[in-house]
Amino acid sequence: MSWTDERVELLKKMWGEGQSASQIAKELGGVTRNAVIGKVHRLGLSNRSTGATPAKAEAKAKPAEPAKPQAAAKPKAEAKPEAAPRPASEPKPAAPAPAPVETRPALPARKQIIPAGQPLPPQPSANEISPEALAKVSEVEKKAKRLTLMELTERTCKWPVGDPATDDFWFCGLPVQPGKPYCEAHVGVAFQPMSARRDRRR
DNA sequence: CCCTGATTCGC
DNA sequence: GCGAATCAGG
Repeated sequence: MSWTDERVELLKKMWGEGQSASQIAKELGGVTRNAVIGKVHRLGLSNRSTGATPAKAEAKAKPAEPAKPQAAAKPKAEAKPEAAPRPASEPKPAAPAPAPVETRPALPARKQIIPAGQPLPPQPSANEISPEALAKVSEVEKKAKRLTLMELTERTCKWPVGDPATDDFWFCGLPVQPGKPYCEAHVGVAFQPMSARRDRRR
């Protein structure tokens, strides 16, 4: 595989979005994360804010470096005068403010209805799950890796989010709970202590 | 352990 | 220019 314009484009885009090198590599295919990182550096787009290991590329002491001109600061005239903003923040589609958990009624009322306008997929329903757990879930979904089916591994949370029939579908992808298929938050709602299961009596 | 990015250096 | 190997941090 070679770095075609399109591939570089996608690389830039994803890197800009804060995607990790490995994720970008998976997306591109045919390259390893090393290749991606190498390219990123060659392209000059290195440090994003604080991803994981920033400080150290700068604090470099050159002991035996006589002269290192390295004329940086390229005037680089803007070839695109029109408005083509490069939002550092990804466009958040819709962020329906989740129900705050702050309110602590004396009596734990199990209301907390899932704000679904459409019938949800066979997702483990939230019947008798503690509002705590639910809140935690909606909270964690903000930090989800949003993996595709192919990106799931033995240790990525396989909790599905969204409607499989639409684009807005992905898997949590956060680190799983040891021995479980889901991350901590999702384990919380996935495995219920089997309670009211006796409606069906004969 | 699994993940991240950074750097080096032979190709 | 490329990227595996290696390094280093979380």
